[in-house]
Amino acid sequence: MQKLNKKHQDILNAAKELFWKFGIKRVTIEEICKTGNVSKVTFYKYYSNKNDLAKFLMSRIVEEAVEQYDSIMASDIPYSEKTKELILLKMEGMDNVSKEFLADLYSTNDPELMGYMASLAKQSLERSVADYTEAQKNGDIRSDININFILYFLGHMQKMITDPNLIAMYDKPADMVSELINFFFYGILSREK
Amino acid sequence: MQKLNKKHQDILNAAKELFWKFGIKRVTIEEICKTGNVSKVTFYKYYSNKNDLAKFLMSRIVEEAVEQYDSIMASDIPYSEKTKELILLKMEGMDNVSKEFLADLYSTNDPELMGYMASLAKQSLERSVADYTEAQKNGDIRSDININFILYFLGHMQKMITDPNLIAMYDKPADMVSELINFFFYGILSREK
DNA sequence: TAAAAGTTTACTATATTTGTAAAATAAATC
DNA sequence: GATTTATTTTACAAATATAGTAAACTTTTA
Repeated sequence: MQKLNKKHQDILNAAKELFWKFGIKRVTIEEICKTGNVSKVTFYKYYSNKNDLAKFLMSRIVEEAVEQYDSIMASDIPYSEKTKELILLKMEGMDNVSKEFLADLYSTNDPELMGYMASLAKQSLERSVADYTEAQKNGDIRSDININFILYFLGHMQKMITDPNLIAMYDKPADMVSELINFFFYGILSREK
Repeated sequence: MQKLNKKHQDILNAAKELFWKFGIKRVTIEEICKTGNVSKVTFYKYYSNKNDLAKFLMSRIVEEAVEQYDSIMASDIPYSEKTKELILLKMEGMDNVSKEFLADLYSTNDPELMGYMASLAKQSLERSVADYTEAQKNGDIRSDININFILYFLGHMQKMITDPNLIAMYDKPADMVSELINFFFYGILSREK
């Protein structure tokens, strides 16, 4: 994926952070600029308005996620490792596009974009369900748990992992990640009881 | 706690829903009115502006949570049941005041309110930490889990439990709640392996 | 150091939001 | 069923916020 100009990337990062939380319409261009430490004039060098930016951001997210997914699947690591990597991918990728963001994006009524999004979402969901159903069949995952719940929960882990409040509880971010993964696999109960 | 006029309560519910998600400044009075099916004129019958409403909402939330907490603690049920009840309380109560809401509320710089909030938050946190540390000492909870992580995670369960997307995955909401609680205690792994 | 990229300030034009008034409906009460 | 009382609708003026552009200034980079 093409690397962007630094300031351009700053805008994109700021927009993502804000759009994810609040959707598009509740965020102003000036707010994006302030958050990204970019002047308004620079903003207008790259985009002619907010929706422009939103659409470009969306296409980037999707591109990125697909690239990563393919790279994990193509790699030659054992299945269990692949699962772990995919979990981490889900934590960072496009499963986490916020509801508000999508709602606002859809309300722009760009039919091309909407079709594109719908097909991608469907594809990715089906693939994940298949993966976890397989793991359940193999006895790796409790048989009494709803696969859709797992997918849903993974969506939430992203929010946690990027939350400064949670990060602050640990010496190293890695400790936090391993706590989350352990929790995901084992819950909170002691095993020897 | 005093029961409010129906329309008044509608305003409050709508405001809570929106403030929780977006904070105060990103929500308009008209939006609150639409969400609550209340006319703007009625709104101004009860509040003179948005901050007024926000402050009143906050005081209500706190009052409510304290009442419930006290009632659970005073009840004569076994400890394990109490824990479960407290978990459910946490899912609904003031631990879930959104970050955005608090940030906006604090930015109104009402010193009286701020002091009140700070002391309550501290009190409630200390109490919870004590409860879970106790459970850990008794061997009910894995000794290698960070208590603060548990508190943090409980905060997130509320968002899930009120999310229509998650609710839609189950026949009855109760199924969803029990799935969440099971997950909280056991994680996703099969126990017999 | 000259060109390119970015910022600051300032401003106009829109768009949004607030808050109120008056007339029209609906609900509750007597 | 007439009459308060509560609520909504419509409409609007005033205030506030946001968008977008221009020009002068500063920083970065080649």
